[in-house]
Amino acid sequence: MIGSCPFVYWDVEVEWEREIIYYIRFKPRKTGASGLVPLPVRLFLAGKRTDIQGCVSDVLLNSGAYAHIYERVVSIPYGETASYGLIARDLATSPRLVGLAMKRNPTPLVIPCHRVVGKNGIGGFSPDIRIKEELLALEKRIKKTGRKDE
DNA sequence: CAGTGTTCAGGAT
DNA sequence: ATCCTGAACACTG
Repeated sequence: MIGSCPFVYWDVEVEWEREIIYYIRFKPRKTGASGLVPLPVRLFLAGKRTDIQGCVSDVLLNSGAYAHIYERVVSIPYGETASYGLIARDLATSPRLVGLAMKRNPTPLVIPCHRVVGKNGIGGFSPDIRIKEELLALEKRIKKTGRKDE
């Protein structure tokens, strides 16, 4: 199945099968059509603290050179962050490879690459750094109050 | 080989 | 304090 729903200035396009999400990408808003994505994604983007990690595809976690990196990133709790360098040290790899793995991440949100930041600075995010800023701000807000506003 | 969503040390302003 | 470099990192196309 494939569908999309809006988030701030973008459309979030999701590709999934049963409970598992295989692909997510952000595109400039065009349609504005909503609702055609799995419920956890809708809730998450609406600012609800939900277990979106349950939708992760296990082939990403079990195969390929980035598997252990993705596995580590999935374990970062809601509202918290870890640096490229910290993750690299944990896994005995290099910070640049962590960055590369994040750039190639097929399922942002599910594998929360927005929670991986630079040691001093936010780091990168494609296609638009503002997406990362919005997501981090959102999680920070919810983490504190448990609600979307205030 | 060049390139990557980094990080660190060293040195100059 | 900030602003350059340059190099090492592990892996990919």
